[in-house]
Amino acid sequence: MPELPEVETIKRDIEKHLIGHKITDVWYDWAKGLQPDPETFIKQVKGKTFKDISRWAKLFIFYVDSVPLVVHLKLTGRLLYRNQTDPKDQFTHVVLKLDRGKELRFTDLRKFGWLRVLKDEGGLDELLSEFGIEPFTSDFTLEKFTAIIKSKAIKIKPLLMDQHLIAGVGNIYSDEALWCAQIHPETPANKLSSDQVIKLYECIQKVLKEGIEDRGTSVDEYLDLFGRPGKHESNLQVFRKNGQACPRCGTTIRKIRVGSRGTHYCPNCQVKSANSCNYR
DNA sequence: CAATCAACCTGGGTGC
DNA sequence: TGCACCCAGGTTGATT
Repeated sequence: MPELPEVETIKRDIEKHLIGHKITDVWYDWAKGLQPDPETFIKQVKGKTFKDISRWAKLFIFYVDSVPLVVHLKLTGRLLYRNQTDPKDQFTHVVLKLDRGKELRFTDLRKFGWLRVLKDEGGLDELLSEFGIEPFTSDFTLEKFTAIIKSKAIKIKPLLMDQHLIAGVGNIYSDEALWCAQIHPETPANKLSSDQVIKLYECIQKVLKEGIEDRGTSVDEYLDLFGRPGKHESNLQVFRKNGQACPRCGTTIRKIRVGSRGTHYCPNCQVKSANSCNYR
């Protein structure tokens, strides 16, 4: 499942390899994936050139000439940079044929992802205004983070995953950040101590940074632009480690459901009130 | 405002 | 072997 580190990894590969390519043709077999509709999409991108790429939360923002093109991979989407002669990839639903014999394939087992052309800059501003503070920007200050946490009575894990509040954190990295900060995932956000908020603020950036350094986490479907898995799975501390020993204290990691999401935590290190487990 | 749940999808796993 | 069922989780939207 691509979250911020996975999207960032692909974005950096795109910067190096895809920019400058011209889109010569578009193939698709799944109309709902091309927005607002396939006809508009093709008309807007065909014959144009990839000029720029950025990332916001889990979104890719391309510019094909001056047209903003936004891509969301959701749970099982991939962007693959291939030679036109390469063997077919399973679950390919959109192909942007490029010059110099290359193509960009969008594959998606579950067809949740999408590619969308926007009318103009205004459309992009409107889309991005929906998102909360973005880690690794100057917007992500301890003050703003604290204000968000203190204003909500919801459980801390769903808060971290709410894109309208914090942008880019999903199921994997929220579990990892809460383990790092030794906070129980069901703690009401506004009940966290100031020390816990600071710790969590640091841990979010730490786990995302480590994820990027490892080129992402390949549990399930994630692969990079060249179809290679990330290396961060071996550095996960709790995610999908239920039944195994907590790397910090040895207690068996437990899996529960929080807000209908599978959630992994250490019942000894991560307690709802002040905890007794010494860090490292 | 917070919590829950269905919907969007389909492969993989389990149990009978 | 076949079949019914459940699970995975990003996001939206409806309902309690």
